[in-house]
Amino acid sequence: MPRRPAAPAILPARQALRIVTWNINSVRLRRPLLAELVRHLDPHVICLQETKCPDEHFPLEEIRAFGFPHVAHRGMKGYNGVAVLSRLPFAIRHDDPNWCAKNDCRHLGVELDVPGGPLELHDFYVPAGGDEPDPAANPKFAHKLDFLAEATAWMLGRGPARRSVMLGDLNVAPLEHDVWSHKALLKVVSHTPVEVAAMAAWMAAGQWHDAVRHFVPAEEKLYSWWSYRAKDWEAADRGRRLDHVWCSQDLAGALTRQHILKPARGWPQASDHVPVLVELAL
DNA sequence: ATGGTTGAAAATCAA
Repeated sequence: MPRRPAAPAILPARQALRIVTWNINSVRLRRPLLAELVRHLDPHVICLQETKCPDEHFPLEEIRAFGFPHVAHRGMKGYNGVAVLSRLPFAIRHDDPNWCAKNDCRHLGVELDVPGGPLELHDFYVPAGGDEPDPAANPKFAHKLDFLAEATAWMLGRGPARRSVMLGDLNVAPLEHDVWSHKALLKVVSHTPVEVAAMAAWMAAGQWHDAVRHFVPAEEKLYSWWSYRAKDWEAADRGRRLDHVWCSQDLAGALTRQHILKPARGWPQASDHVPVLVELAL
């Protein structure tokens, strides 16, 4: 096995910071793929969603052994769950909102210790919203819209984001070419106009910048998720871009790279989402 | 075309 020396605890001056978001769909089942992710992308920080792991069962020591001594996790039995794995020290933010008063482990905020001062980092797992895009008929869709509205109001109240990164499985594909067929998905949860508008309002509330589309023209197809239900996900290529990385305007000039690790969808026992990397020269 | 697959859990439920 190839070996690489562990990254230093402090990010060296002028080394770009690599941050990954990944809906891992069970952190316990996919621990080996986490090591594979590290081998391919060598990130300093990994933000996970859908860990599906109560805190008392989180595989902490194994993950530390992958080279991530600093770990925060917020999990529950069966569903949801987020985690931040880091080579660099961070402080957990404890006063972020309890979204929709549900205590359902969909958000973890940290202050990352990087050169030039702390970087605020928010890891989100937005409700998927069920199948029927009607909040009156489908409580899950109502929850999704409520969640998006609360997050928007919170960010409006805080003012424009500064020195911040906002990422995660946001479960909305906002642009026409964030889905395989804009027309076919207009009434499919994740791409309905009401969700797209809600996401646009959220982005505008913090004056966030799309750090991935920064590098990829809006006219180009770009996905981070492919359904398990396709016979051949790669041949059909009916994907959606549900996973996002946003940065505050003051960091837009620091963006140096994005990478969506599409081959991860073909790994054995893959998640239906693939890791998304953004690199910032802070 | 309303299917199809996966994970955690043990009823199915959520995605």
